[in-house]
Amino acid sequence: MNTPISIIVVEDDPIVLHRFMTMFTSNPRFTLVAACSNATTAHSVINASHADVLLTDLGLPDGNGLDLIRQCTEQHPDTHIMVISVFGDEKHVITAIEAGATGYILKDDESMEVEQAIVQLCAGGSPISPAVASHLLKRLRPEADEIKLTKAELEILRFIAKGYTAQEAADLKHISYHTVTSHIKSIYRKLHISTRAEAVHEAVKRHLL
Amino acid sequence: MNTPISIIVVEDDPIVLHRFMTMFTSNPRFTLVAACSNATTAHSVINASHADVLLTDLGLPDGNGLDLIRQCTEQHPDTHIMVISVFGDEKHVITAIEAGATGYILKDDESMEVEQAIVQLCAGGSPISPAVASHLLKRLRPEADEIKLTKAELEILRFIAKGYTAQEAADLKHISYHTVTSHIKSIYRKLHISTRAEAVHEAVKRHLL
DNA sequence: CGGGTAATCCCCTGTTCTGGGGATTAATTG
DNA sequence: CAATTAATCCCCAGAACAGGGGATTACCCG
Repeated sequence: MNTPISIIVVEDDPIVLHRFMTMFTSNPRFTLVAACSNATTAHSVINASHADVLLTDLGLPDGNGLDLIRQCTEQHPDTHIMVISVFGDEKHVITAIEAGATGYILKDDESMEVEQAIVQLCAGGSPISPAVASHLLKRLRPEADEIKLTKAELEILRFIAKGYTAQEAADLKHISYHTVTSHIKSIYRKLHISTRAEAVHEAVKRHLL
Repeated sequence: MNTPISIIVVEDDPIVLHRFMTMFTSNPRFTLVAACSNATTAHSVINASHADVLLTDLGLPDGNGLDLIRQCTEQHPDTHIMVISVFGDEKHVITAIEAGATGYILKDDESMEVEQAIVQLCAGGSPISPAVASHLLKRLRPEADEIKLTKAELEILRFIAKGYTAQEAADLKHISYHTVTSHIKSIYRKLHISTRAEAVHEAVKRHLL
């Protein structure tokens, strides 16, 4: 509450940039470390200085906002990164998050207040526009591709994933070696595959493990 | 905009429930289909009727809110499910999302407006409290585990995960069969494992794939 | 009650892995 | 520059796997 939150802003649109500058210079809770309007400048600013928050656009004229995020994540792991963009599509969103952003607000999202979002960001939260968050949820709960393995098959699959041989799994489950291989063959049939590694891969993808 | 959003509310706290009832009966944009104060009633309501939105608590006196979500997801796949809970921990959050919730607001989150969130929910968005969203991000971008596989090893690993044999991978990469098996042996050494299935399993766990 | 399916068991044959051993040639890095 | 590591190549033997066949028992659902 006492020490102000220091911020670096990167935004190519002069009008929006000006809005941010006003926002962060007129409010005593914030300190504006730098305001950049292109990627090149931003790269050197991030290189030379440190801030609590990097607030950045994704579409820069002379480079990619993602690279800024990657650079910042690497050089200043403790800086919170907030994306403010017009892009709400899955590709942009996922890439930005994977690059290290922990906040993502759409420019046309009326429901989010930037100042408040930044405070939440510094408190460890992740302010995300609803339209953006839906992409993340999709990733977490990808459609159950409704191929069902039986209980026995799943158990065998778990043994396989742990590296047990068919014989070892058989011993552990006190069933015949032939039963185990038989289950494995069923798994192959159901998942349209033909190796153990592939089985584990598919099972993970389909959230069966 | 014209047709009101129909809602089923499940909430055991009478005061909060009353607040919701007022909220949805006094606003013409919403229609309150039902308001339940326990899981049992809610189960039969969901069974018998349909709504655009299920707004539910997680901590019910006579059952689990998660089961409500699961039931609703199954019986009414087109109903949007919003969780309003005091629980913001990872376990509750992830389970609820995986069960089918597409919105998750913390009860003490001042920054979210329930009415607005529900509208966004119906528009395909996912209103999520920042503190909750941070758990989701963690899932998507968990820390890179320190064991490093080389580029060549990773490539081979990807082939293995897809079910290719060493010979096939060798042909595709135009290198010797021996090189491929050699890389595989390195992978085994680094990950302390001994089968392909295990390699895929570990690689997924460590987010190398 | 009959059909479907899960779970269990068995055989056979050719292919592929696993896990030892070694070697050479770049790069990288202290 | 010396040491290390990556990336490439090679050999071998025994173990495990893939994929084909068939079989029995038991349970659930309509």
